Amino acid sequence: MMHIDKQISLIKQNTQEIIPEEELIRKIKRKGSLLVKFGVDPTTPDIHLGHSVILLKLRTFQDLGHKVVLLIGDFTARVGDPSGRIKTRKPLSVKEISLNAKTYREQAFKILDATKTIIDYNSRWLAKMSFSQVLKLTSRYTVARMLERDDFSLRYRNNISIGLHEFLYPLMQAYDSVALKADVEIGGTDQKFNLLLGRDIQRDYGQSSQVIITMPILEGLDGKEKMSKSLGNYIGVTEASSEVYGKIMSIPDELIFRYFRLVSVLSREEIDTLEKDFKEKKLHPKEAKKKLALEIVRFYHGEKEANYQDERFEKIFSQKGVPPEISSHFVNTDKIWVVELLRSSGLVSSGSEAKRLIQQGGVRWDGEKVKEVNSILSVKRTHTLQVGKRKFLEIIKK
RNA sequence: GGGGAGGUGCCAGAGUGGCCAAAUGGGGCGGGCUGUAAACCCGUUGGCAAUUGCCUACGAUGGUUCGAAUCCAUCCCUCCCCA
Repeated sequence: MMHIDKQISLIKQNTQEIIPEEELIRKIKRKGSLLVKFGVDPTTPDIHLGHSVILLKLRTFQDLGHKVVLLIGDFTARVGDPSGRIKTRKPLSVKEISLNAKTYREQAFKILDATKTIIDYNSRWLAKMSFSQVLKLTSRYTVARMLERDDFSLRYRNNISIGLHEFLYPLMQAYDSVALKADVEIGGTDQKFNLLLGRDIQRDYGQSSQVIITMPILEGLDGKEKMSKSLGNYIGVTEASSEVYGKIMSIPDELIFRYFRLVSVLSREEIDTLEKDFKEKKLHPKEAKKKLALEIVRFYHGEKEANYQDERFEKIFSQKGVPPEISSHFVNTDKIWVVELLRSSGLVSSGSEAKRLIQQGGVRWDGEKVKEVNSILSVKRTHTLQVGKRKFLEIIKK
Protein backbone atom coordinates (compact mmCIF):
# COMPACT_ATOMS: atom_id res chain seq x y z
CA MET A 1 0.00 0.00 0.00
CA MET A 2 1.10 3.47 -0.89
CA HIS A 3 2.46 5.65 1.86
CA ILE A 4 -0.26 7.40 3.76
CA ASP A 5 0.84 10.95 3.00
CA LYS A 6 0.96 10.21 -0.70
CA GLN A 7 -2.46 8.61 -0.50
CA ILE A 8 -3.99 11.55 1.27
CA SER A 9 -2.48 13.97 -1.18
CA LEU A 10 -3.96 12.06 -4.11
CA ILE A 11 -7.34 11.80 -2.44
CA LYS A 12 -7.34 15.43 -1.52
CA GLN A 13 -6.65 16.65 -5.03
CA ASN A 14 -9.53 18.71 -6.41
CA THR A 15 -11.80 17.99 -3.50
CA GLN A 16 -13.90 20.76 -2.09
CA GLU A 17 -13.93 19.54 1.48
CA ILE A 18 -12.99 16.54 3.54
CA ILE A 19 -14.78 16.45 6.86
CA PRO A 20 -12.89 15.73 9.00
CA GLU A 21 -9.57 15.15 7.31
CA GLU A 22 -7.78 13.84 10.41
CA GLU A 23 -10.38 11.15 10.73
CA LEU A 24 -9.72 10.00 7.18
CA ILE A 25 -6.08 9.58 8.05
CA ARG A 26 -6.98 7.72 11.24
CA LYS A 27 -9.34 5.41 9.43
CA ILE A 28 -6.82 4.54 6.77
CA LYS A 29 -4.20 3.87 9.39
CA ARG A 30 -6.53 1.68 11.36
CA LYS A 31 -8.27 -0.28 8.63
CA GLY A 32 -6.07 -0.01 5.60
CA SER A 33 -8.84 -0.55 3.12
CA LEU A 34 -11.91 1.63 3.47
CA LEU A 35 -15.44 1.26 2.24
CA VAL A 36 -16.27 4.26 0.11
CA LYS A 37 -19.92 4.85 -0.58
CA PHE A 38 -21.30 6.72 -3.53
CA GLY A 39 -25.04 6.90 -3.91
CA VAL A 40 -26.61 7.50 -7.27
CA ASP A 41 -30.11 8.37 -8.13
CA PRO A 42 -31.09 6.35 -11.13
CA THR A 43 -32.96 9.33 -12.50
CA THR A 44 -30.66 10.25 -15.34
CA PRO A 45 -29.73 7.28 -17.45
CA ASP A 46 -26.78 9.07 -18.98
CA ILE A 47 -23.56 9.79 -17.19
CA HIS A 48 -21.86 12.98 -18.21
CA LEU A 49 -18.59 14.68 -17.39
CA GLY A 50 -20.22 16.28 -14.37
CA HIS A 51 -20.71 12.86 -12.84
CA SER A 52 -17.24 11.86 -13.90
CA VAL A 53 -15.71 14.27 -11.41
CA ILE A 54 -16.83 12.03 -8.60
CA LEU A 55 -16.33 8.78 -10.46
CA LEU A 56 -12.72 9.71 -11.19
CA LYS A 57 -12.20 10.35 -7.53
CA LEU A 58 -13.67 6.96 -6.73
CA ARG A 59 -11.31 5.48 -9.25
CA THR A 60 -8.44 7.02 -7.32
CA PHE A 61 -9.71 5.30 -4.21
CA GLN A 62 -9.85 2.01 -6.04
CA ASP A 63 -6.35 2.44 -7.36
CA LEU A 64 -5.22 2.98 -3.80
CA GLY A 65 -6.77 -0.30 -2.75
CA HIS A 66 -10.05 0.84 -1.25
CA LYS A 67 -13.45 -0.64 -1.87
CA VAL A 68 -16.15 1.32 -3.63
CA VAL A 69 -19.83 0.72 -3.21
CA LEU A 70 -21.92 2.11 -5.99
CA LEU A 71 -25.24 2.36 -4.27
CA ILE A 72 -28.12 2.55 -6.65
CA GLY A 73 -30.88 4.50 -4.97
CA ASP A 74 -33.62 2.46 -6.49
CA PHE A 75 -35.80 3.02 -3.46
CA THR A 76 -34.95 6.65 -2.80
CA ALA A 77 -35.63 7.37 -6.46
CA ARG A 78 -39.26 6.99 -5.65
CA VAL A 79 -38.92 10.11 -3.57
CA GLY A 80 -36.34 12.07 -5.48
CA ASP A 81 -33.53 14.04 -3.92
CA PRO A 82 -34.71 17.53 -2.99
CA SER A 83 -31.14 18.84 -2.95
CA GLY A 84 -30.94 22.06 -4.88
CA ARG A 85 -34.40 21.63 -6.21
CA ILE A 86 -36.98 24.34 -6.39
CA LYS A 87 -39.73 21.89 -7.15
CA THR A 88 -40.74 18.47 -5.98
CA ARG A 89 -39.40 15.80 -8.27
CA LYS A 90 -41.82 13.61 -10.00
CA PRO A 91 -41.45 10.03 -8.91
CA LEU A 92 -40.12 7.46 -11.33
CA SER A 93 -41.80 4.23 -12.19
CA VAL A 94 -40.25 0.98 -11.08
CA LYS A 95 -39.52 0.11 -14.66
CA GLU A 96 -37.74 3.36 -15.41
CA ILE A 97 -35.66 2.95 -12.31
CA SER A 98 -34.39 -0.48 -13.18
CA LEU A 99 -33.65 0.52 -16.73
CA ASN A 100 -31.77 3.63 -15.65
CA ALA A 101 -29.84 1.71 -13.06
CA LYS A 102 -28.67 -0.73 -15.67
CA THR A 103 -27.49 2.02 -17.99
CA TYR A 104 -25.82 3.84 -15.15
CA ARG A 105 -23.89 0.78 -14.13
CA GLU A 106 -22.63 0.13 -17.62
CA GLN A 107 -21.56 3.70 -18.12
CA ALA A 108 -19.95 4.06 -14.72
CA PHE A 109 -17.59 1.23 -15.60
CA LYS A 110 -16.07 3.36 -18.29
CA ILE A 111 -14.40 5.05 -15.37
CA LEU A 112 -14.56 2.69 -12.43
CA ASP A 113 -12.75 -0.60 -12.09
CA ALA A 114 -15.54 -3.13 -12.24
CA THR A 115 -13.58 -5.72 -10.33
CA LYS A 116 -13.23 -3.40 -7.36
CA THR A 117 -16.77 -2.11 -7.32
CA ILE A 118 -19.63 -3.45 -5.28
CA ILE A 119 -23.06 -2.64 -6.59
CA ASP A 120 -25.88 -2.47 -4.12
CA TYR A 121 -29.45 -1.27 -4.07
CA ASN A 122 -31.00 0.57 -1.17
CA SER A 123 -34.39 -1.05 -1.67
CA ARG A 124 -32.67 -4.04 -0.10
CA TRP A 125 -33.11 -2.48 3.35
CA LEU A 126 -35.38 0.53 2.87
CA ALA A 127 -38.22 -1.37 1.27
CA LYS A 128 -38.48 -3.63 4.29
CA MET A 129 -38.41 -1.04 7.03
CA SER A 130 -41.41 -1.09 9.28
CA PHE A 131 -43.21 2.03 10.27
CA SER A 132 -41.76 1.85 13.73
CA GLN A 133 -38.28 1.69 12.29
CA VAL A 134 -39.11 4.68 10.19
CA LEU A 135 -40.28 6.50 13.29
CA LYS A 136 -37.09 5.66 15.07
CA LEU A 137 -35.15 7.14 12.19
CA THR A 138 -37.25 10.26 11.76
CA SER A 139 -37.22 11.07 15.45
CA ARG A 140 -33.50 11.71 15.16
CA TYR A 141 -34.04 14.93 13.36
CA THR A 142 -36.09 18.08 13.66
CA VAL A 143 -38.10 20.18 11.27
CA ALA A 144 -36.13 23.27 12.20
CA ARG A 145 -32.88 21.59 11.26
CA MET A 146 -34.30 20.38 8.00
CA LEU A 147 -35.35 23.90 7.20
CA GLU A 148 -31.80 25.08 7.74
CA ARG A 149 -31.08 23.74 4.30
CA ASP A 150 -30.98 26.50 1.72
CA ASP A 151 -33.07 24.65 -0.80
CA PHE A 152 -35.84 23.90 1.66
CA SER A 153 -35.84 27.30 3.30
CA LEU A 154 -35.86 28.98 -0.08
CA ARG A 155 -38.85 26.98 -1.14
CA TYR A 156 -40.50 27.58 2.17
CA ARG A 157 -39.98 31.33 1.99
CA ASN A 158 -41.08 31.53 -1.61
CA ASN A 159 -44.25 29.66 -0.93
CA ILE A 160 -43.28 26.68 -3.02
CA SER A 161 -44.57 23.41 -1.75
CA ILE A 162 -42.39 20.94 0.09
CA GLY A 163 -43.69 17.40 0.27
CA LEU A 164 -43.38 15.80 3.67
CA HIS A 165 -41.76 12.81 2.06
CA GLU A 166 -39.00 15.06 0.82
CA PHE A 167 -37.94 15.56 4.39
CA LEU A 168 -37.43 11.84 4.54
CA TYR A 169 -35.00 11.71 1.69
CA PRO A 170 -31.89 12.87 3.53
CA LEU A 171 -32.73 10.48 6.34
CA MET A 172 -33.04 7.59 3.97
CA GLN A 173 -29.73 8.42 2.41
CA ALA A 174 -28.20 8.69 5.85
CA TYR A 175 -29.59 5.32 6.78
CA ASP A 176 -27.94 3.84 3.72
CA SER A 177 -24.64 4.66 5.33
CA VAL A 178 -25.74 2.78 8.42
CA ALA A 179 -26.77 -0.24 6.40
CA LEU A 180 -23.50 -0.27 4.51
CA LYS A 181 -21.32 0.73 7.47
CA ALA A 182 -19.65 3.22 5.20
CA ASP A 183 -16.26 4.65 6.14
CA VAL A 184 -16.38 7.39 3.58
CA GLU A 185 -19.17 8.92 1.56
CA ILE A 186 -18.49 11.06 -1.42
CA GLY A 187 -20.77 13.42 -3.28
CA GLY A 188 -21.04 16.80 -4.93
CA THR A 189 -20.97 19.93 -2.80
CA ASP A 190 -24.73 20.08 -3.19
CA GLN A 191 -24.84 16.86 -1.20
CA LYS A 192 -23.08 18.26 1.84
CA PHE A 193 -26.16 18.36 4.01
CA ASN A 194 -27.18 14.82 3.18
CA LEU A 195 -23.66 13.54 3.69
CA LEU A 196 -23.31 15.24 7.04
CA LEU A 197 -26.60 13.82 8.16
CA GLY A 198 -25.16 10.39 7.46
CA ARG A 199 -22.52 11.08 10.09
CA ASP A 200 -25.12 11.98 12.69
CA ILE A 201 -27.33 9.04 11.99
CA GLN A 202 -24.50 6.54 11.97
CA ARG A 203 -23.49 7.80 15.39
CA ASP A 204 -27.08 7.46 16.60
CA TYR A 205 -27.03 3.86 15.46
CA GLY A 206 -23.82 3.19 17.32
CA GLN A 207 -21.44 3.27 14.39
CA SER A 208 -18.39 5.37 13.83
CA SER A 209 -19.23 8.29 11.60
CA GLN A 210 -18.24 8.31 7.97
CA VAL A 211 -15.83 10.82 6.62
CA ILE A 212 -17.42 12.94 3.97
CA ILE A 213 -15.79 14.19 0.83
CA THR A 214 -17.41 16.77 -1.36
CA MET A 215 -16.38 17.37 -4.94
CA PRO A 216 -16.92 20.59 -6.89
CA ILE A 217 -19.88 20.79 -9.21
CA LEU A 218 -18.78 21.06 -12.79
CA GLU A 219 -20.19 23.88 -14.89
CA GLY A 220 -21.76 22.89 -18.18
CA LEU A 221 -21.04 24.07 -21.69
CA ASP A 222 -22.68 27.42 -21.03
CA GLY A 223 -20.18 28.08 -18.27
CA LYS A 224 -22.89 29.22 -15.93
CA GLU A 225 -25.21 26.47 -14.83
CA LYS A 226 -24.07 23.16 -13.48
CA MET A 227 -23.73 20.47 -16.07
CA SER A 228 -26.97 18.59 -16.36
CA LYS A 229 -28.86 16.67 -18.90
CA SER A 230 -32.04 18.60 -18.41
CA LEU A 231 -30.29 21.87 -19.10
CA GLY A 232 -28.79 20.41 -22.24
CA ASN A 233 -25.32 21.72 -21.42
CA TYR A 234 -23.66 18.39 -20.91
CA ILE A 235 -21.15 16.05 -22.49
CA GLY A 236 -22.15 12.44 -22.09
CA VAL A 237 -19.51 9.77 -21.61
CA THR A 238 -21.10 7.61 -24.27
CA GLU A 239 -21.48 10.35 -26.83
CA ALA A 240 -19.79 10.03 -30.18
CA SER A 241 -16.17 11.10 -30.13
CA SER A 242 -16.85 13.89 -32.60
CA GLU A 243 -19.51 15.30 -30.31
CA VAL A 244 -17.31 15.12 -27.26
CA TYR A 245 -14.49 16.83 -29.10
CA GLY A 246 -16.72 19.51 -30.54
CA LYS A 247 -18.48 20.23 -27.30
CA ILE A 248 -15.21 20.65 -25.45
CA MET A 249 -14.19 23.17 -28.08
CA SER A 250 -17.27 25.21 -27.30
CA ILE A 251 -16.71 25.67 -23.59
CA PRO A 252 -15.84 29.16 -22.37
CA ASP A 253 -12.12 29.82 -22.01
CA GLU A 254 -12.38 30.40 -18.30
CA LEU A 255 -13.34 26.79 -17.85
CA ILE A 256 -10.42 25.20 -19.69
CA PHE A 257 -8.27 24.47 -16.68
CA ARG A 258 -11.12 23.67 -14.41
CA TYR A 259 -12.03 20.96 -16.90
CA PHE A 260 -8.43 19.82 -17.11
CA ARG A 261 -8.32 19.38 -13.37
CA LEU A 262 -11.72 17.88 -12.80
CA VAL A 263 -12.38 15.67 -15.79
CA SER A 264 -9.06 14.79 -17.37
CA VAL A 265 -6.58 12.27 -16.06
CA LEU A 266 -3.50 14.36 -16.67
CA SER A 267 -1.30 14.72 -13.63
CA ARG A 268 -1.38 17.85 -11.59
CA GLU A 269 2.14 18.73 -12.72
CA GLU A 270 1.28 18.50 -16.39
CA ILE A 271 -1.77 20.67 -15.93
CA ASP A 272 0.14 23.24 -13.93
CA THR A 273 2.69 23.53 -16.71
CA LEU A 274 0.02 24.00 -19.33
CA GLU A 275 -1.71 26.60 -17.25
CA LYS A 276 1.49 28.50 -16.74
CA ASP A 277 2.06 28.64 -20.49
CA PHE A 278 -1.51 29.69 -20.98
CA LYS A 279 -1.23 32.53 -18.52
CA GLU A 280 2.02 33.68 -20.06
CA LYS A 281 0.31 33.61 -23.43
CA LYS A 282 2.66 30.98 -24.77
CA LEU A 283 -0.31 28.73 -25.31
CA HIS A 284 -3.26 29.99 -27.35
CA PRO A 285 -6.66 29.32 -25.77
CA LYS A 286 -7.74 27.38 -28.80
CA GLU A 287 -4.69 25.15 -28.59
CA ALA A 288 -5.22 24.61 -24.89
CA LYS A 289 -8.78 23.63 -25.58
CA LYS A 290 -7.76 21.29 -28.36
CA LYS A 291 -5.38 19.60 -26.00
CA LEU A 292 -8.19 19.22 -23.51
CA ALA A 293 -10.54 17.83 -26.14
CA LEU A 294 -7.86 15.40 -27.22
CA GLU A 295 -7.33 14.23 -23.66
CA ILE A 296 -10.98 13.68 -22.95
CA VAL A 297 -11.64 11.84 -26.19
CA ARG A 298 -8.55 9.75 -25.58
CA PHE A 299 -9.83 8.70 -22.19
CA TYR A 300 -13.23 7.61 -23.41
CA HIS A 301 -12.51 6.53 -26.98
CA GLY A 302 -8.81 5.75 -27.16
CA GLU A 303 -5.71 7.23 -28.67
CA LYS A 304 -6.48 6.56 -32.30
CA GLU A 305 -9.93 8.06 -32.21
CA ALA A 306 -8.66 11.10 -30.36
CA ASN A 307 -6.05 11.86 -32.99
CA TYR A 308 -8.58 11.31 -35.71
CA GLN A 309 -11.01 13.78 -34.17
CA ASP A 310 -8.24 16.25 -33.69
CA GLU A 311 -7.48 16.26 -37.39
CA ARG A 312 -11.09 16.19 -38.32
CA PHE A 313 -11.80 19.28 -36.31
CA GLU A 314 -9.12 21.24 -38.10
CA LYS A 315 -10.44 20.13 -41.41
CA ILE A 316 -14.05 21.04 -40.85
CA PHE A 317 -13.96 24.09 -38.73
CA SER A 318 -10.64 25.74 -39.22
CA GLN A 319 -10.76 25.10 -42.93
CA LYS A 320 -14.53 25.12 -43.24
CA GLY A 321 -14.66 21.78 -44.98
CA VAL A 322 -17.00 18.89 -44.69
CA PRO A 323 -16.39 16.07 -42.24
CA PRO A 324 -14.98 12.93 -43.86
CA GLU A 325 -17.64 10.65 -42.50
CA ILE A 326 -21.22 11.74 -42.12
CA SER A 327 -24.41 9.82 -41.99
CA SER A 328 -26.34 9.22 -45.18
CA HIS A 329 -29.84 9.70 -46.31
CA PHE A 330 -31.18 8.12 -49.45
CA VAL A 331 -33.68 9.61 -51.84
CA ASN A 332 -35.13 8.09 -54.95
CA THR A 333 -36.16 11.12 -56.97
CA ASP A 334 -34.20 13.43 -59.22
CA LYS A 335 -35.75 16.53 -57.87
CA ILE A 336 -36.82 17.37 -54.38
CA TRP A 337 -38.00 20.47 -52.58
CA VAL A 338 -35.40 21.62 -50.01
CA VAL A 339 -37.95 21.93 -47.26
CA GLU A 340 -39.21 18.46 -47.94
CA LEU A 341 -35.71 17.03 -47.89
CA LEU A 342 -34.79 18.79 -44.67
CA ARG A 343 -37.84 17.41 -43.02
CA SER A 344 -37.80 13.89 -44.36
CA SER A 345 -34.13 13.48 -43.54
CA GLY A 346 -34.80 14.46 -39.97
CA LEU A 347 -32.42 17.42 -39.96
CA VAL A 348 -35.27 19.64 -38.85
CA SER A 349 -38.46 18.77 -37.08
CA SER A 350 -40.94 20.84 -39.02
CA GLY A 351 -41.44 22.57 -42.33
CA SER A 352 -41.69 25.91 -40.64
CA GLU A 353 -38.35 25.42 -39.00
CA ALA A 354 -36.83 24.47 -42.34
CA LYS A 355 -38.16 27.62 -43.97
CA ARG A 356 -36.96 29.75 -41.13
CA LEU A 357 -33.47 28.33 -41.39
CA ILE A 358 -33.36 28.88 -45.13
CA GLN A 359 -34.50 32.45 -44.77
CA GLN A 360 -31.77 33.01 -42.24
CA GLY A 361 -29.13 31.56 -44.48
CA GLY A 362 -28.47 28.52 -42.37
CA VAL A 363 -28.87 25.85 -45.03
CA ARG A 364 -26.22 24.78 -47.52
CA TRP A 365 -26.41 22.36 -50.43
CA ASP A 366 -23.00 21.18 -51.59
CA GLY A 367 -21.54 24.12 -49.77
CA GLU A 368 -23.74 26.67 -51.51
CA LYS A 369 -26.16 28.66 -49.43
CA VAL A 370 -29.76 27.83 -50.30
CA LYS A 371 -31.39 31.19 -50.89
CA GLU A 372 -34.97 30.39 -51.77
CA VAL A 373 -37.49 28.60 -49.66
CA ASN A 374 -38.99 27.24 -52.85
CA SER A 375 -35.76 25.87 -54.21
CA ILE A 376 -35.96 22.50 -55.89
CA LEU A 377 -32.77 20.52 -55.58
CA SER A 378 -31.70 18.18 -58.28
CA VAL A 379 -30.21 15.03 -56.89
CA LYS A 380 -27.67 13.46 -59.20
CA ARG A 381 -25.39 11.24 -57.19
CA THR A 382 -24.12 12.27 -53.79
CA HIS A 383 -24.56 15.65 -52.23
CA THR A 384 -23.94 17.35 -48.92
CA LEU A 385 -26.71 19.00 -47.00
CA GLN A 386 -25.70 21.24 -44.13
CA VAL A 387 -27.78 22.92 -41.48
CA GLY A 388 -26.14 25.47 -39.28
CA LYS A 389 -22.47 25.00 -38.56
CA ARG A 390 -22.52 21.54 -37.19
CA LYS A 391 -25.13 19.40 -38.82
CA PHE A 392 -24.20 17.58 -41.98
CA LEU A 393 -25.92 14.91 -43.97
CA GLU A 394 -24.90 13.07 -47.08
CA ILE A 395 -27.74 12.85 -49.57
CA ILE A 396 -27.45 9.91 -51.90
CA LYS A 397 -29.51 9.14 -55.00
CA LYS A 398 -30.77 5.62 -54.83
C1' G B 1 -62.55 23.18 9.30
C1' G B 2 -63.08 28.81 7.92
C1' G B 3 -61.35 32.93 4.84
C1' G B 4 -58.26 34.78 0.77
C1' A B 5 -54.91 34.49 -3.70
C1' G B 6 -53.56 31.88 -7.89
C1' G B 7 -52.65 28.00 -12.10
C1' U B 8 -50.63 31.40 -19.31
C1' G B 9 -45.78 29.26 -24.40
C1' C B 10 -38.88 25.95 -22.62
C1' C B 11 -38.69 29.32 -18.02
C1' A B 12 -40.11 33.95 -15.70
C1' G B 13 -44.09 37.12 -16.42
C1' A B 14 -48.04 40.66 -18.94
C1' G B 15 -52.88 40.17 -20.77
C1' U B 16 -59.03 39.99 -17.65
C1' G B 17 -64.84 39.33 -23.97
C1' G B 18 -63.00 40.55 -30.25
C1' C B 19 -57.05 44.47 -32.51
C1' C B 20 -54.12 37.39 -28.88
C1' A B 21 -50.44 32.30 -31.66
C1' A B 22 -50.76 35.76 -26.97
C1' A B 23 -46.50 42.07 -24.66
C1' U B 24 -41.63 41.97 -22.28
C1' G B 25 -37.25 39.50 -20.37
C1' G B 26 -34.28 35.03 -20.09
C1' G B 27 -33.02 30.69 -22.66
C1' G B 28 -32.80 28.22 -27.49
C1' C B 29 -31.91 28.39 -32.72
C1' G B 30 -29.84 30.90 -37.32
C1' G B 31 -26.59 34.77 -39.33
C1' G B 32 -22.30 38.41 -38.70
C1' C B 33 -17.51 39.07 -36.08
C1' U B 34 -14.06 35.08 -34.18
C1' G B 35 -10.64 30.54 -32.03
C1' U B 36 -17.40 25.89 -32.81
C1' A B 37 -14.49 30.98 -26.54
C1' A B 38 -16.41 35.48 -24.32
C1' A B 39 -18.48 40.22 -25.45
C1' C B 40 -21.22 42.64 -29.17
C1' C B 41 -24.72 43.28 -33.48
C1' C B 42 -28.92 41.39 -36.56
C1' G B 43 -32.82 37.92 -37.24
C1' U B 44 -35.94 34.08 -35.36
C1' U B 45 -38.64 31.11 -31.67
C1' G B 46 -46.58 26.29 -32.14
C1' G B 47 -47.87 23.34 -36.59
C1' C B 48 -49.82 22.90 -41.67
C1' A B 49 -50.55 25.57 -46.02
C1' A B 50 -48.76 29.43 -48.22
C1' U B 51 -48.55 36.37 -49.48
C1' U B 52 -55.05 38.32 -46.07
C1' G B 53 -56.27 30.81 -44.76
C1' C B 54 -56.69 26.58 -41.47
C1' C B 55 -55.57 23.55 -37.04
C1' U B 56 -53.76 23.07 -32.05
C1' A B 57 -52.74 26.08 -27.53
C1' C B 58 -53.48 29.91 -21.90
C1' G B 59 -54.73 23.52 -15.16
C1' A B 60 -59.27 19.79 -16.60
C1' U B 61 -64.30 19.21 -18.16
C1' G B 62 -68.79 21.36 -19.44
C1' G B 63 -71.63 26.01 -20.33
C1' U B 64 -72.90 31.42 -21.75
C1' U B 65 -71.83 34.27 -26.34
C1' C B 66 -71.85 35.84 -33.22
C1' G B 67 -67.00 35.51 -30.62
C1' A B 68 -63.40 33.44 -24.45
C1' A B 69 -56.78 32.93 -22.12
C1' U B 70 -60.39 36.53 -20.52
C1' C B 71 -67.51 35.45 -18.07
C1' C B 72 -70.24 31.12 -15.37
C1' A B 73 -70.33 25.94 -13.14
C1' U B 74 -67.90 21.68 -11.44
C1' C B 75 -63.36 19.29 -10.61
C1' C B 76 -57.87 18.93 -9.90
C1' C B 77 -53.46 21.37 -8.07
C1' U B 78 -50.50 25.27 -5.40
C1' C B 79 -49.79 29.24 -1.92
C1' C B 80 -51.18 32.63 2.24
C1' C B 81 -53.94 33.84 6.84
C1' C B 82 -56.89 31.85 10.87
C1' A B 83 -58.25 27.26 13.73
